[in-house]
Amino acid sequence: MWSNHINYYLSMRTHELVLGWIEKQLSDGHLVLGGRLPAERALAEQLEVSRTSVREAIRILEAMGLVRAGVGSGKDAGTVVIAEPAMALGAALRLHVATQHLPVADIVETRVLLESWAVSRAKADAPEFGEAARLLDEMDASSAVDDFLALDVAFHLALAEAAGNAVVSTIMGSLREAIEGYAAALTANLPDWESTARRLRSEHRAILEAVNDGDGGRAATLVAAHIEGYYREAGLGQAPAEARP
Amino acid sequence: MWSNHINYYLSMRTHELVLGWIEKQLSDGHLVLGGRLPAERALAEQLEVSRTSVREAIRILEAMGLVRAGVGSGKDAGTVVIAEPAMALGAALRLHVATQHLPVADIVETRVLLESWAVSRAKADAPEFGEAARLLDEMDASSAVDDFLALDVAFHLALAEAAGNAVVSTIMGSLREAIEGYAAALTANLPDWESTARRLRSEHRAILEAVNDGDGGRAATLVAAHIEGYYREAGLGQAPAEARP
DNA sequence: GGACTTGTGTGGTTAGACCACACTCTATGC
DNA sequence: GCATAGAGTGTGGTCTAACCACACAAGTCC
Repeated sequence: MWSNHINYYLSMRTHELVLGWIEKQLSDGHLVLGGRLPAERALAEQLEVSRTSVREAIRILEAMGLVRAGVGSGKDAGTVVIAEPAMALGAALRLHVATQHLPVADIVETRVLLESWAVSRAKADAPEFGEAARLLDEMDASSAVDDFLALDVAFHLALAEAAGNAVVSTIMGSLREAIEGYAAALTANLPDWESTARRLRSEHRAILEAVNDGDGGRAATLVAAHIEGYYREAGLGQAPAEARP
Repeated sequence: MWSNHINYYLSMRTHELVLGWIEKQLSDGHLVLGGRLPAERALAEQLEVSRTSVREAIRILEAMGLVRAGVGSGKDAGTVVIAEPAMALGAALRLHVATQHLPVADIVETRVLLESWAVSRAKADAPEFGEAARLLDEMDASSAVDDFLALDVAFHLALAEAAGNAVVSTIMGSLREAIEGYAAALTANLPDWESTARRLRSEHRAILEAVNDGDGGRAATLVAAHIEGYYREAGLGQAPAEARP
């Protein structure tokens, strides 16, 4: 059509141009959470680029957890703006772990740091702790391993969210997701799941108790020991120091 | 060609299939850092998909900081595996900040947490501190604002890396990048840059001194005050609590 | 021997076509 | 009158085939 009038001298690839346009729409508030992007064909025509380039830009936004593409028409159709950074960051971290650039031990350590900070900083009357208590009751009633683990994820996420810092809870969620595959595979190898589950339950209760006492420091210590103990038992986070660059 | 024999029932999009193949190559060690992916056309033929789908997968990997695509032939040509999660995560965070889903204040708070943890945990004889000291000497000699800020970035990155946790330093880098645009714009508005620079210099020296004394706790306190003070002066991180969801 | 031309392989971009899907409208039959 | 089957419409998903810009390598001319 116009074959590189614009982006040739800027040495900017076409899909980056599209990306820039969309980012501007977001910054300016013309695109808001839950809103829909123009249809791919319409956007391509409007920006005078090919649909391919528009699609590449959308793939990138999708990978970042900023939009979700849905086929068909009506409710879930079209490309809509969402806000799910945790899943996106988690996938990215997972891939970097696969390249052995990010040691699993460092991820576990970071998780301990963030989660213990969250409980030590949160106020005891934060609503998330009520939710956390409810989840513990549910865990007492569930015997299946999968159910237990799903509730465990929700419990720890609730703790992370109690501090009221969206960035910390987002990163927590993505760290967890990045190593979930490793942890789940090893859970099956635990010597005695029942006794482990019993220990985890009591440790969870102790953490919440410390929080309710207003003793953030104790809560942080308990959380750190809880997480480190679990991964140690599962055989994770033992990467030798010489494996690092 | 074969129009959805495979991924129809798996409800998996074609580019995700490509993504999965590449991730497996990474996990299995068939693709290593610095290695090159097969050419797009070759990969498309090998996986029996269109080049379009291969390209969408590569765009995603590029957005995650896992590969870099280069045209031409020879040295920098082809799609090579890299490991630059910081830039990629930074871009993602920046976009989420644009949607106002991640408050700038939370990013600053997280940065304070990670960086103060890093200096408190690092050993005083970590080589990164030597590099940090060298950077400070360079800062003393530089008067231009841009040079000063670039060295400042390098200094703080060196502090973050001193703890030896790749995940923490990566996240630190991306947090910094996500708000760099905001901070840079406000720097020009500082009442008196010269006096600010003088203060920053002395605070930097004090931090390194605490580290050298082996007093990680004091270093952490100083780092926290240093960062918070800077952003407060620049007018960032003041988001009111009611702005949060 | 040096400067030029050609060849080759890479990613970058485009146009146009078709598919699967989910909804909406409209005729059809009772 | 109303319920249902069918056509219509708009969405993203995929594919093909072609061309461009680039960077290097090898041959070619002077």
